[in-house]
Amino acid sequence: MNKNKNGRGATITDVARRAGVSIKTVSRVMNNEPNVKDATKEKVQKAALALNYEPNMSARMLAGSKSFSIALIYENPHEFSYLKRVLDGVFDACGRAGYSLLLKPCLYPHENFLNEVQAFLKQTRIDGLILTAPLGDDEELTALLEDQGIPFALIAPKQHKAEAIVVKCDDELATRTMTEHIISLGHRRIGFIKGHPDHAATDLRLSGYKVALKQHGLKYDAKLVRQGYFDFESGQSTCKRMLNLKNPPTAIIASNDDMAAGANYAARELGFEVPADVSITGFDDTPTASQLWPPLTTVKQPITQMAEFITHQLIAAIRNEEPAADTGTFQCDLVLRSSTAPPRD
Amino acid sequence: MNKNKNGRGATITDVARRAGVSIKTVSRVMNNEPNVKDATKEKVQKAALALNYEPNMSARMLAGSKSFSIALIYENPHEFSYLKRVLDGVFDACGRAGYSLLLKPCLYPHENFLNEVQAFLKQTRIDGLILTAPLGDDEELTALLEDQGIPFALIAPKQHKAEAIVVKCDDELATRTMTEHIISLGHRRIGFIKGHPDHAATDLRLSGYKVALKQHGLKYDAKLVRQGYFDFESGQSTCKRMLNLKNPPTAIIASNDDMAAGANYAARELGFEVPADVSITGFDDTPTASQLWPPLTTVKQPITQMAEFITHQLIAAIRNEEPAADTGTFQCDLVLRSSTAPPRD
DNA sequence: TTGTAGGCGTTATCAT
DNA sequence: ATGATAACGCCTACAA
Repeated sequence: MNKNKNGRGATITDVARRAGVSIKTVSRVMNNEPNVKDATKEKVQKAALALNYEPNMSARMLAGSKSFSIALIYENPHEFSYLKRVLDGVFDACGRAGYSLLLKPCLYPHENFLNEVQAFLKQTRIDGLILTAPLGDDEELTALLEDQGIPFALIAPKQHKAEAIVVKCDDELATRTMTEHIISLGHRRIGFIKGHPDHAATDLRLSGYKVALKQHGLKYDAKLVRQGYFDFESGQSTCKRMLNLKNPPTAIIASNDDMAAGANYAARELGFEVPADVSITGFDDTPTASQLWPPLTTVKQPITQMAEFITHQLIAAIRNEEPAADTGTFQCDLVLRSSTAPPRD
Repeated sequence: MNKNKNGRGATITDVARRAGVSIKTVSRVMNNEPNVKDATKEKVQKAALALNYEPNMSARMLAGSKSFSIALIYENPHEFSYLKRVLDGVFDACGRAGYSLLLKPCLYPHENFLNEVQAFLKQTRIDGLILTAPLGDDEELTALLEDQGIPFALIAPKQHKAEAIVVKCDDELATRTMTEHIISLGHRRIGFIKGHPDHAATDLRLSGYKVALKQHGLKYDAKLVRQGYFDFESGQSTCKRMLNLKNPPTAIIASNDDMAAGANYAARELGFEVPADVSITGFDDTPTASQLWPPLTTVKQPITQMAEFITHQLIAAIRNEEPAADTGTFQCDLVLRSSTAPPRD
């Protein structure tokens, strides 16, 4: 093995000695700085490779006050499948860029939220931050970050400054398309379960539903639109109330899969058959959506891709590279399965 | 604000100056070292608080070569609900001890696995590692860690050295209890879907099933025992094959909830009613288990507690504290829901 | 019980 | 284009 004096890995000094240059030159090469002769660069790289040299993060951080790590802050959810797909994308982008990822689950809203984040920032001294919905809309938080000069990126915020790093998908279009699909099957009384009021997606999806109704000459009926919270239980209870109406809907569009699963469960409890008596649709295409009986018609967001994209953007910003001119808006796809069918009559 | 020369947080020097002592004394106080007069200690603490001082991790790490962070390595699964509960426990314990957590998802098995881990260790220089099943049984990996002197902890390994830090639950007892419950309902032909062969739980759960059969005078029938892989699809396919037998089982015990969900789906596809025609049980009590129709009878492991426990043990080991004498074996509970009932005949 | 000196492995500054 | 040297903030060893 290539052990040396300190018993651990090789240091910049070892590489410098081996390459016959000064440590500063090694540093330059490692950081891709300009003004190094190609020949010198090669010598250094060869030496580094031979010694299996890997820069010491702590030293780097101490001297340069960069940490080469970012964090993802999220509201710790009951259902993790959305976040899992976010993580897949973020890890991927981080790995490629040589960044580490720290996770920071939070209770939100919570009186101590801001303090916790502040302590976290101080402890870890990360270079940047990704805020998942609805944290990206917390103005105290974003103000704090701006104040401290910490770059951050937002996943699906309600609103944001023009220069913010943001990714979202076209929730309105996706829900409009879904609603149109349901209408095209022949449904006329279509229920809608809204998402959590704090999330940007909630209004957008509702709007897509409304637009589709309007375009097809169907009138909006407030009794068929209920407030949910993106969880199973709210899907279950709101669906129950709608199906107990004198004139129940023949289809219910839920703003995500968890609520759709709850709606499906409620329908069963009330003796409704899905989709024969009532069609049900979700949003997200979680694993559960395809494993439920009947499997759910839903909308698939390219969540992993979106997460990868925004992570890439954030790291570029941290490095002061100019951001790719790409737009941060992604399109969704309808996934047609067996929870939808024409109405019985 | 309390900014000082470097524009960032206060340093140990600032605190020392303010408290009228040397930096070493501050260091002692911050690290809870002995031999500090109580009065001095108080002075220092007061100064630190006033300055909102937080030790700089990088400097600490560089000088002391501890990182105050641990990592959790896991095989990136399709279904994340088990891991989510692990994370909840690990984060909790880390937070309390002032440790950060890094996550390292892996492809496993994979030719490049060991190299990736090695690179990760070098990059992050974490103080310890938690290995989820089945990574804890990779002898190359554990050898590597021992060689580098990195403490590690194992969640549900097949086997381990006596001094290893380990947590597991009584899989055999839980499955035996579940099987006995099924027998007590009157079932005599009971199918079993095994888990992934690499996981320790797989053999233990099978063994629990066998023991229960034997104790109740039922003979083991190899046609009723199928190999699964802890995922939905394998539950679905194995269940299909069993229900297509001339003499199908009236109950099927799956080694986890994902496979039980697959079995439930397969039963429906073949026109079997659950639980009227066939009872189905799972293991883990994932969110899906209670949201499926019918909701699944299953086994609840105290996963979060277990994770918290082992994290605590690991951190104690890192600090060279003597480990709590607690045993690392936890008990599980049966959760009775509607996917089980007496057989029709 | 407390303090001083030296070093951890980088990056930054300023020469050359 | 390259190098010497001083930070960075803390800990360890040793002294007092």
